[in-house]
Amino acid sequence: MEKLILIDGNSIIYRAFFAMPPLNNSSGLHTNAVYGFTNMLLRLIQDEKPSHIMVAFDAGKVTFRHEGYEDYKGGREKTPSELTEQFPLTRELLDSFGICWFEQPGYEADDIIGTVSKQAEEAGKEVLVVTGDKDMLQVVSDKVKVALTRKGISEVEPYGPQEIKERYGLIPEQIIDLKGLMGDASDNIPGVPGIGEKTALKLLHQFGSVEEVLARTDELKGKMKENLVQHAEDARLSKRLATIHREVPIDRSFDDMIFRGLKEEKAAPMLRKLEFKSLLERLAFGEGTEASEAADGSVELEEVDVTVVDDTTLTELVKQLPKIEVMYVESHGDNPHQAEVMGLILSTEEQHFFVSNEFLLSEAAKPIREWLADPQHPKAGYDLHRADLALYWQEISFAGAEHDIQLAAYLLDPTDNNQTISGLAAKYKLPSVPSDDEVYGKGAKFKIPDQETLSRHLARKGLAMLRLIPLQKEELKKNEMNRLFYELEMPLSRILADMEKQGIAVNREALAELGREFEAQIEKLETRIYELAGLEFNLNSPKQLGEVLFDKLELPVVKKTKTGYSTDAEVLDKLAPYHEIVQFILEYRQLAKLKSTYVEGLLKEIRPDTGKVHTYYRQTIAATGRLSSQFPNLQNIPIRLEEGRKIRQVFVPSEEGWHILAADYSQIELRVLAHISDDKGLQEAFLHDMDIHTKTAMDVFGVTQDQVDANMRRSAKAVNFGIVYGISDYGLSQNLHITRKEAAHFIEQYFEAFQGVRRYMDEIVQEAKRDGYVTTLLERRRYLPEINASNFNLRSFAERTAMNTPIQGTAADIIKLAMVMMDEVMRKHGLKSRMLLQVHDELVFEVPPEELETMNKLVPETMEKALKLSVPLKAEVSSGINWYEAK
DNA sequence: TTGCTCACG
DNA sequence: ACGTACGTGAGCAAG
Repeated sequence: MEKLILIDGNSIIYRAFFAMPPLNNSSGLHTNAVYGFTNMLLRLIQDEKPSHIMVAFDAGKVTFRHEGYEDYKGGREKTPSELTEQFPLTRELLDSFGICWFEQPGYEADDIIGTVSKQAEEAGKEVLVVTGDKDMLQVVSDKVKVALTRKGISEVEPYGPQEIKERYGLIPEQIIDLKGLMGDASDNIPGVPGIGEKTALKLLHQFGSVEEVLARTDELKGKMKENLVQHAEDARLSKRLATIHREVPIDRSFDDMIFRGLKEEKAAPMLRKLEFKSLLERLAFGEGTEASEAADGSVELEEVDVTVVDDTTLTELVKQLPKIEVMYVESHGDNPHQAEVMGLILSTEEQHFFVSNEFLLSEAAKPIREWLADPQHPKAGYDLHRADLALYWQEISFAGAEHDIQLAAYLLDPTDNNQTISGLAAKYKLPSVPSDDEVYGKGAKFKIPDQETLSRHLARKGLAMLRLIPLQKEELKKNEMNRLFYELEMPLSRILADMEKQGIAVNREALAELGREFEAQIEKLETRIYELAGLEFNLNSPKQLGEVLFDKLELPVVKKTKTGYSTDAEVLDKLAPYHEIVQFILEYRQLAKLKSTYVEGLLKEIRPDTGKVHTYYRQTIAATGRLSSQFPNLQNIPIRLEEGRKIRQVFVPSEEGWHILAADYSQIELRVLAHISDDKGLQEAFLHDMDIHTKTAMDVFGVTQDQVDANMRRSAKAVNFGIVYGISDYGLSQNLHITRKEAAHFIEQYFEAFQGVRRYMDEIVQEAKRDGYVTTLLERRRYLPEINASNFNLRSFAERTAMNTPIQGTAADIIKLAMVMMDEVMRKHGLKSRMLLQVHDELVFEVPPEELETMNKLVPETMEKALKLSVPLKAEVSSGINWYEAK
């Protein structure tokens, strides 16, 4: 069937402008909105494959709507000139793409789209309308879908009649009634005072239309009735204003809207003028790329040769083994401890060798396994950490990792969200590598392909890796990251794998018993809650819980989420005085979390063969340089509340009579801040090893140590947290439940007392604006492209990130250094103790009794000398028969 | 798959 | 136009 895409040009460009960071070409032309628009357009073309496209624009300032209502769209901010200049550019771009656009004085883009969609529907075409304006939902029908933009313009959410029904409980035509009642501040449409979306929907569900509501106000009561009677005319007017006019005179035919694909000779010069290099690349209009891509996005791939290793070709490989430059183990499954190895590729400049897992495990492949296990054979490849683990569980050793492409890519840009070989190949403009999803299918569709397809895919990866390595080496050097990469992250990668293979023992019976205790309490709470509510419902459903609390029990609504009432702990705390049910719900939540996540979740992760849990530390996820932990996450085991803290009792030594030893850094982030800000007061406090929150309270409130009460210390502690996070008065006010003004006052007092910190915060933001990135003490780098955004939120977020990342990231650098040093020192002393876990500022070991004394000294000493700062680092150690007791 | 909630540093 | 403290992962409900 023919498919027509109708785009509200004004709406999309407007949104793109605010969603995208500023961008201009070398002649100073602002291009961010055009860029966002073009990106979306190309994505739509690729995904929807339309036969027809038209883009509608608003023309002129005054429309027929102003005739009935002069204030229509009154009170709007003037459009910034940076945006205005991008409208003609967009039209020019559409011309160069051969895409039809249209505007009609006196009408808005809405009306044009309404008219064309109606005509198209009548002509039997399928229509997709793309806009950011919810009003448009009124034109939805079986044939016409409306895609609303979300999160700026990066995503769209398609609405058909069904989706509108689900979201609002209305038919599309009723959208105008909704608007009539609630109005629209952005268009200065008044609506009825006191009626928002919630009430409007309730009324429409009862009466069906604005007219019907107004005719039957006698069935209503109270303030709402008064408002409806008094503002009846406003409601009628608002409904008229919101109604899309579907009979606009339009001098374009469907034939004008036919889309025939991009023509390089027309589109490319325009894209070059705008300097949209990435789009030119994507469309393969430029030259120099070895793979050619057609305008519809399909890619023609280069051929690769690959030698499948079997009994006859093995000798050929064995001869080449010393010359292998890159390797890659393909495995399937998220958890590398349970991943299924699909095959191995070993590449030289001349040749790619594919080794199936079956062959790798066979007797004949012994030389390959020996090569993998030999640390004297240095290896480069992609995600060697995962390879190590996947091979380990099928009893193949791995050693000698020297350059991990994934890890290098992470250091070069930790926030790059496509650190796959395929993504990196595209980023560096190498011959393209199809994505794994394309080759294997994703989700339920995943399938291991035939050997030829698999080996060819892996050979392409091999080729890309060969090319990537020298490029990365050069960039690492340029960024002064050689030490960080070769002396910290690469060695750490092997240490993490060792810790993960070791795992930590879990007392299954004790855990199950805890689960039974939680369950008994949960059952009691459930009974009590259902009694108080007067009905049984799914307590785990925020939606149902919201209905019980706010509709049935009519508790005051404190906060809303996108989809309904918020019922989070903060809200429940506020509701506690109103109804005793609330306290029980809070307790239920706490215990339900413990049972499902920490008892049942953990039980599932215990490996039957080892009786341990083997977490997987991901070294390439966190933007700040921290590790993350999965399957299970052992970095968020409860500690703050006693009930949850008990979970730690089940983490035990794996050998009889051994001890669990835990050591954590004291105030590492504030110590790092004292160092990098060079704030004398803060440094002084740590040199004397003072209680930092008390010291902060003294300076902020201008009192002596004796005068600091618990409340002052608590506030000071919150301020210290805030400082580390990149403080905002709003954030602090939320945390301390004080007004924004009071929070701002606190912050000002803090900065008066710690002027070095103020200077640091100012300078780091300036640095980020100048360089586009911030760094840690070890030159770990994080780019902040939104630091110069005109959008306040985006910019503010980037500014707070600029303040926080060097602090959090340097702390991460330090504990990573400590881990590498600990590993080395334990080897040197020939200790049997084992490092098991890292929890951001804490290291956990299991220690035989005869080494306890040694480790009690060695661990904190090593941690404290990991990096020399202008203030001492302090680590506190403790041990016990399980993790709980090591406190 | 997305959104909510909540566990940790 | 839009909503916030920084950084994560997991379980559950519901689309």
